[in-house]
Amino acid sequence: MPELPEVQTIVQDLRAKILHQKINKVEVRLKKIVKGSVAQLQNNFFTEIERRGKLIILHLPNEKYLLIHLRMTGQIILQQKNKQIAGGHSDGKLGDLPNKYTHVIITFANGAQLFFNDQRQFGWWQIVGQQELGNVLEKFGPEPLDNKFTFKIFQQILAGKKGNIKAFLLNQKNIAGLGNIYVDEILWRAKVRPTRKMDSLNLREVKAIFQAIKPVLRLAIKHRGTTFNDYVDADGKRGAFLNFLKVYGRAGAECLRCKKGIVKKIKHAGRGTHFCPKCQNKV
DNA sequence: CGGAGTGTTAGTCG
DNA sequence: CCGACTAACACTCC
Repeated sequence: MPELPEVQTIVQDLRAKILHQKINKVEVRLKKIVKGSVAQLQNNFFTEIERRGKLIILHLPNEKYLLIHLRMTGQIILQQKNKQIAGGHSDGKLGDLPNKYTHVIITFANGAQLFFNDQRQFGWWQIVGQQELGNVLEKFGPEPLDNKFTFKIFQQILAGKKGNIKAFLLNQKNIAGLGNIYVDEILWRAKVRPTRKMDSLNLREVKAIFQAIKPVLRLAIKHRGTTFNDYVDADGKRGAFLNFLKVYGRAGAECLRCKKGIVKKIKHAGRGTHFCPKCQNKV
């Protein structure tokens, strides 16, 4: 369930641990995960690691890039000297690696191993060149945490759109990196109901949505993501990560803001959608 | 057993 | 072209 904050956390951890480390071996245990081949990782190394939306981009020398998308259930777990770092979706039990969901393993010369696990096998790896990277990246909307993502830009992207606000925020072409959980959180914070049509939003509401995006994401990154927990050293803090979610997963519970509404869960924009019927305005 | 689930894309229909 | 919706991907959990 990695969204922007989770992927950001993984990228930061990987950057600190595997940059410039020589790769001894790549083992692809499930072929369909890899588009094309990743053979050229062998004896190679990563020069930089970054994130675009929910996509992880690992730079190789010679303008080649390893792209990794975790989709729904992908995990990246780095093991070295009996410690687990980096992360991905996890239910809290990692156990021994590799396991039956381990589809790719990178072994570094220093003995560290990077495991790519994916229960549902929707995630993927691909090595691309400069031009193909450009093609992939240009499909993404602006990075919400970028300083260039201003209210003015937000208004421009939003202009003329007629769908509902939740679908808009989920669409990676509009803004990169938001997923189901954070969209619900953002709209709760903005007091806007996820079912609202874009053209029904007044200026105050548009502003409130914009102003909710960065704080929600920043807070989540500070907590190292909310949807998985034990991706730091093995004794990670289990459960604490969920405590800061305001609406997601709280169906049937009292709204934490108005204390009057009962959080409702509906299916909307094809996704489970949570909101407070009392304080998230329907029009 | 049925249904839902975090992401994304492709396809259909209006 | 846009938007709304569904299916598909594979598996676990409730």
